[in-house]
Amino acid sequence: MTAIESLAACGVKASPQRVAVLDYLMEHHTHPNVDDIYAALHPDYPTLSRTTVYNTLRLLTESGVVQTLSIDERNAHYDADVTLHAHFICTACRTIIDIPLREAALDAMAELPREMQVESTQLYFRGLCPACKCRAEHA
Amino acid sequence: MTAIESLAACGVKASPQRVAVLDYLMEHHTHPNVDDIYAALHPDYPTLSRTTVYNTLRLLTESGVVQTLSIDERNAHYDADVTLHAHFICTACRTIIDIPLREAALDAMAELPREMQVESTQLYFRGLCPACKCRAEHA
DNA sequence: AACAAGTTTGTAACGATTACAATCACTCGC
DNA sequence: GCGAGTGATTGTAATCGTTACAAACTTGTT
Ligand SMILES: [Mn+2]
Ligand SMILES: [Mn+2]
Ligand SMILES: [Zn+2]
Ligand SMILES: [Zn+2]
Repeated sequence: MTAIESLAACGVKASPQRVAVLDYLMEHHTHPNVDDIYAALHPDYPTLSRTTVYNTLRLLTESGVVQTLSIDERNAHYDADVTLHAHFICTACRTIIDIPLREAALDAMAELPREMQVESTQLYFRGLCPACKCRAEHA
Repeated sequence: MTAIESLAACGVKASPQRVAVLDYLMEHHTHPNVDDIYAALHPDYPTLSRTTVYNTLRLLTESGVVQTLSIDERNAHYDADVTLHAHFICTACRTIIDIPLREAALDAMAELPREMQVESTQLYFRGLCPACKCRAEHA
């Protein structure tokens, strides 16, 4: 599924900027923040504005093509993978890592009252990544 | 367990302000934000500063007496219940509700690489609470 | 009383995000 | 092709939660 197809599939009008942002997210699984995306695209789109990156990411999130992660209290991070998976953030180097989930377990785990309508689920882990853990142990 | 005891138990020196903040959190399970806490305590502690509320909550979080929730992208919310449970936020009225978890299921659910050291886990749900869901259906 | 260490306070700075108004790009009827 | 209309983009200014900082205050000690 290409970026243009994804946009069409959920009724978002394509524009060079929107395609560029979504393309970037689909090709980089690094959970970038707005500045990462802006810095990466700016060389190729010299007139691109940070505001457009913000607006586009909001639009894509509302359309369900992208998810916004609130795992990092400093700023939002974005992910074009909207299938169920968890995230781990390293409190030392701030890297965000995907954690696969055993799908069935989620229902077994949470006792959600039937009358509430869940629209999204996010599972976050915080701690030290292997590299930073190792570095900490040698200090 | 009283607020003063909790502070002592994890080596945080007590002060009237710290006790007041922790007391408030232990008595109100509403997941308040900084302004909620400040507004609630200010009548009784007229010299209390917002900065002190911020500082205290950071200290309490670092000491493990309190957890900081990043479920609401607008601002941090705080919870004196640090036992494992999930949170649901209503995207309409912003209420945060506790969701009990079946403890054992967490390990079964996430495939965490053994080399990473998890320090905290947060499971967030977003959607419409019963009241707002009902209101939405009648509109 | 003088001092040291730690805490609180008020204000200023910071930084991420949003609001807004002007400009731009594209489509459609002429 | 041409101009109006619609929506997208841009740059700047404003907002707002949070943090930095330095001065004033507390508390305990000599
Ligand atoms: Mn991911
Ligand atoms: Mn809670
Ligand atoms: Zn790391
Ligand atoms: Zn609600």
